[in-house]
Amino acid sequence: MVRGKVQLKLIENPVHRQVTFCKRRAGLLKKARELSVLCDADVGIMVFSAHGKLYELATKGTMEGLIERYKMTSKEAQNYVSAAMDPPQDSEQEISRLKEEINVLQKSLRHMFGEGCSGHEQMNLDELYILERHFGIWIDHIRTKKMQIMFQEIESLKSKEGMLKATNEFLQEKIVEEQGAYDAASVMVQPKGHFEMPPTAVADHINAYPLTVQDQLNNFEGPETGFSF
Amino acid sequence: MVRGKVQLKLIENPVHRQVTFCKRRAGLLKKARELSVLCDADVGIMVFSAHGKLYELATKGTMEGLIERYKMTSKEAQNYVSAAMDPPQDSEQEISRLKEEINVLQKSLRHMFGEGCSGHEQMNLDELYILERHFGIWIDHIRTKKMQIMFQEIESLKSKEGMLKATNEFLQEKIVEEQGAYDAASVMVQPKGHFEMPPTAVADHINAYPLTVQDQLNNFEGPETGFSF
DNA sequence: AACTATTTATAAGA
DNA sequence: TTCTTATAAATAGTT
Repeated sequence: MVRGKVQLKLIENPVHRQVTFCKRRAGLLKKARELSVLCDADVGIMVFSAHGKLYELATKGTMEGLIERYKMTSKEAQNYVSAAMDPPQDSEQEISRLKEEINVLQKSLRHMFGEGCSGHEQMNLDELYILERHFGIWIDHIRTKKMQIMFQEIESLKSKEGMLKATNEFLQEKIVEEQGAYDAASVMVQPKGHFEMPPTAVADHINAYPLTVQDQLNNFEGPETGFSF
Repeated sequence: MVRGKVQLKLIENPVHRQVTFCKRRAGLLKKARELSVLCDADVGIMVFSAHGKLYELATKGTMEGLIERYKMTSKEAQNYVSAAMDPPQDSEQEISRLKEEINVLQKSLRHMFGEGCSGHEQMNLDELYILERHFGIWIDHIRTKKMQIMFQEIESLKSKEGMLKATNEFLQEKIVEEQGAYDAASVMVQPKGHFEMPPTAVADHINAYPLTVQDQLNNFEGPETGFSF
């Protein structure tokens, strides 16, 4: 019997987990069928068990049909590959090249799903070149993302610096006023600017050269960061 | 309040139907997320409302990734790309389709890698560094594998060369003998070495500097890969 | 959107 | 696995 609210985390006991998987999977598919009938909706469900076994449901037509419809409906996914390959050379050659590329990617995807990090025993030299090039592309993506994050960080710091400067000026003026009052009552006036912050090289650099992400990609690499990009 | 068992048929009242659609759709997706967490399963759901609007859920990676996995799992690792597309239709269309396929595969692979570090969309800087290092390791693996293949090729060529040289020497001696017999029967002796192979620069290089895989890793990578690391 | 009477799903035990 | 059953969760109709 149910003894309390179900904890939303992985069920540790493998037997319990397997039983629950069967029951809840059946429940999920039942709910999907009900939704489909009651509300005239079309539902496709794919469930991959932890060990990779596939369970599926398509309330209308086939799963392939729903997948096609999905791709039609959610037409995002623009070709960044095509951007890198502008010159449309020989079509036949291009097609066979792309097919080879797909083969390699499918193969490596299969390997990774199956075996993790050491599944390239059967690949030949050409395939390895293609794979290496793709990894390079991914690394570029990662680096771009890192630069975006750092750029945001820099913007944030600049903003904070501005606020701190403003606060500082305000305090400085206040102190000067007080000193003025004191000095008027006694002898001397302190020189203005005594409490002004020394300009930071970094801040000035940022203000002088507002950088794009790409600029930073090119310029910010250096030993002072401890990282290379 | 629920007044009796729900009839498993289309809800006639459009307002009721719409409300029920929203509620049950939310319930379905919740159940799917729970199944995913509790039982370590990966679930993808597509729901098309009666008017064609799409609602989706992918508990791991992207829907595209799950679709790819679905295709691989259900189609027994067959290459549906080359098999299903024998009639070469419109080239432009074909190329664009293949590029889209590559995009999807790349996306899947990227997500797979991401899961190694953290399964979420927004990765932080530390995770990105780890991911980048991961890719670097992979590229090293790939290069090592390439080097191994090339090294084997070289070894094979060296072996063949040795055999050819031996054969050559044998033939040469035989000819010299025959010539000697002929010359003895007639007038002159041909100078020795006439049939000796000219030494190949490549072979001598190989013999003079037997390369380790690591040596080759350092020496054989070049601009032909299009990437620097 | 919030409420609540019921139905439905399901966790644990048998 | 399947059945049972106590209990949690979902939800249909209402406000």
